[in-house]
Amino acid sequence: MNEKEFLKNYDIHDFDVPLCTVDMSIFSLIDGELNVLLVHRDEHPSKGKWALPGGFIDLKKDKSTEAAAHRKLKEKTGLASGYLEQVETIGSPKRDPRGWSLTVLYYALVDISRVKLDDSDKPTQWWPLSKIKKEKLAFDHNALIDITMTRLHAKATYTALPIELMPKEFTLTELQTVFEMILGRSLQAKAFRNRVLTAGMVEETGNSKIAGKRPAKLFRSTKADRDTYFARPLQE
Amino acid sequence: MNEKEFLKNYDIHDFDVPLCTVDMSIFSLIDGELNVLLVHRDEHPSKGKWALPGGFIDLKKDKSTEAAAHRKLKEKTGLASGYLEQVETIGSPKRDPRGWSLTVLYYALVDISRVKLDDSDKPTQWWPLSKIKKEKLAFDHNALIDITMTRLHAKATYTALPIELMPKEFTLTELQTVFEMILGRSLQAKAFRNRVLTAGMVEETGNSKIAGKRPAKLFRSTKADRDTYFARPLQE
DNA sequence: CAATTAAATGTCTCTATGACAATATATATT
DNA sequence: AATATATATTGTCATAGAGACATTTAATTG
Repeated sequence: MNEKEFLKNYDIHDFDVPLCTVDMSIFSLIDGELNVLLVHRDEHPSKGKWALPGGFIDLKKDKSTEAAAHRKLKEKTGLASGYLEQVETIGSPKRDPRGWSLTVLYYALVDISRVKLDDSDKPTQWWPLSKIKKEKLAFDHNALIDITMTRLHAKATYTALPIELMPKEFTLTELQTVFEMILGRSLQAKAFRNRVLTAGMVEETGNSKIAGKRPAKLFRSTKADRDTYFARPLQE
Repeated sequence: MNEKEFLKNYDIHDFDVPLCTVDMSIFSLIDGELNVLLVHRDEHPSKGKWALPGGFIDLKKDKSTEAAAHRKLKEKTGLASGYLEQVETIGSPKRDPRGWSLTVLYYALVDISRVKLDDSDKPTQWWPLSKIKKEKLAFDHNALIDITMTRLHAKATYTALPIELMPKEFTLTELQTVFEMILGRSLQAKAFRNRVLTAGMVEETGNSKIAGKRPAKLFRSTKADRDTYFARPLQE
């Protein structure tokens, strides 16, 4: 039997295969807090619970796993671009009542001012992390968010990735606050500014922002941040 | 319809699902060179080509994706433990002629002296990386190995992970050589030794090895290496 | 016993981070 | 208008780990 004949006889439906999905933690910054986009499930299983956006790979549309993730990001937020990264694939027989299931977990960081929520399909809502912690989400999605947070935390110690959450113009104090939020501890202003500036990850826009007292200079991302690493990670 | 009824009617065979596999790059150190374990394919597709060990998830046996990887490692090398890490999940409609397929890629680092190859199933062989580069492997497995090498390279700049490749006792010069091989460049002996020693990743065994000239002290892993990070990554 | 060679260490420079003090620039208050 | 106040921003110093390179140590070989 040659390969052509083999393929003709091959039918995946003859085998026991796992359920296979793509799920995504989409992070944004709203009122100084990290938010994650959740979708309300109006069908079984986990009906009535909130879940991460995601679902099955579309074998016709999706050209890759990442493309599937980009499609879902686009569907929910309207964003065709944006930072997207694969975190991990989690699979087990218990995480979905339908049977052995596996999900490829991604996360995205978006600038909330560019998002246009599409609520037409299913109710979609931004949830602050603090509120999520008290909520029992669908499937193992609480755990998935925890895994993503661990990754984001790690990344914030050696890259400037959190810049992706910022609007076009932002002050360094604002950026520092976001890092502090993700890291769960306070940072030294001088060290933080040196770090970000000498690495060339941000540049002044020339504008400034008067938030009350002394005006703060506004910066923009240089877009070097996605793949530029700090010379050294944060200590501790 | 309640969830119980829903699940009763649910049949995954009703849907178009991707092929789902686990593949693994198993690295070892043989005659001072990095080797990867390959399996000869005696069935379609990619019949006659060499491939990474891997295959379908066993929905009955495997309790998780990682358990599936551990099972395959055990089957091929006899090793029940050992360093194992998920790299990435790669999926696309083109990588397998049978259709949309997705593989969860793992890699393992093993001490060759502990391995007992099981050749009974399919012909299994260690291939030096240099030889693999000239060979057209099954599916996209050349690319999978490249992806793994990139990860291993990165890890070697900020962790002592390559220690997992070493035998029980080894000299620091030998260890340095392994790092140099993975990184593709030479390192400063003094800096390398300071790094590894101050981080507490290795400890003297008290023995020494006479390889010709001045005897070299032998060290063992303190097993802190798996999750201990160097204070700073290597420069450049 | 000198030459040789690999192992191991000494010493110096450099640089990014951390700690903390000091200064700058706006508004609010008197 | 001068002062208080709060946030933004910078100055200065200590520390530690990495890189560079020279030097010493301990074995074998002739």
